Amino acid sequence: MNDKQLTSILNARSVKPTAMRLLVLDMLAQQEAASSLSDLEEQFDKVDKVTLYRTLKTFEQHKIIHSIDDGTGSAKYALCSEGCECNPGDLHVHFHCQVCKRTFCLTDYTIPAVNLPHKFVLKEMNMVMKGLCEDCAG
Amino acid sequence: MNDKQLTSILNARSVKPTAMRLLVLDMLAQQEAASSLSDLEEQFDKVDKVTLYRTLKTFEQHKIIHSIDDGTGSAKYALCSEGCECNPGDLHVHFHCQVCKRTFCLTDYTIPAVNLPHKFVLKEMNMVMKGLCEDCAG
DNA sequence: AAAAGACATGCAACCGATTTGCAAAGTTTA
DNA sequence: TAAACTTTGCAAATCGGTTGCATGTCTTTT
Repeated sequence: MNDKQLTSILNARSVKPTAMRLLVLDMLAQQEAASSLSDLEEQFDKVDKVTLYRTLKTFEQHKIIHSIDDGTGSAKYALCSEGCECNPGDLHVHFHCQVCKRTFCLTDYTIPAVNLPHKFVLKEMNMVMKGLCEDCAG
Repeated sequence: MNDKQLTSILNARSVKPTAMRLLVLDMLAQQEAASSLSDLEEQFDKVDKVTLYRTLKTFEQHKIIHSIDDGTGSAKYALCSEGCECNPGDLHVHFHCQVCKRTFCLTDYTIPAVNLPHKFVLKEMNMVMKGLCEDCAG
């Protein structure tokens, strides 16, 4: 993705396109799997972890990325699809490979509806499947 | 539950019924919602956190309890149903209330099946719903 | 019963991920 | 340009989870 495209993603979400942010957004856009804070930190090797952290928080608040709790103890981040509002209906399943440790967004696999007990109100949902990804299943 | 019942649960899973373990198991059995390590620590007020931690680990390994990752950053624990083997088929949905912060096992709500992409192998699953529980929805 | 072994408990300290405080640098606005 | 605000960088705290190691307890063996 070129700078113009990246900038317009940020603008669309009212986030000022600073150099740092464009860099991080670009990096995220290149990833096949969701990235943790430390994944990103390693890839850049010159950026401050806290700045990275705050950049991700800003992105998350503005629904540029969503965070994924895959149960490994470190949050992963991945780009939201265009116009995503992170509502239960927008949510997809995530898959964590126990071998290569990568976590994928299965964007084509929406979380199936579950009836809740009477009176419970659903706001958010998280569904993570774990096992072997296609590369590791062989 | 009386001591005899508690002891037999432990024996059934080959865990030596020490005083500590009976105490913790009893406490867990009394809970309506899943408990974190610190929840339990507060309830007892005289036990060492590490001992509690190791007790829970032992219980978990022997499938007396299961741990729940509700996304809050602290693991919750709840009793397994009798004979539970913690296989994907045994799994139920969990619900975390964003108001009262309690996490419940919805044991009657099994996790719906999701087709995975070709070649992916499923080993484990986690599904957490978040929102308002019946008490907080009002 | 004494000694040996095995497991359980308690305390201190560490670890990794995340978060906060605060000062410095960069931008925007009056 | 100066004041006001935002972003960035570094240090350090917090928090949940975990390990090492000494001590205590219980069981088994001699």
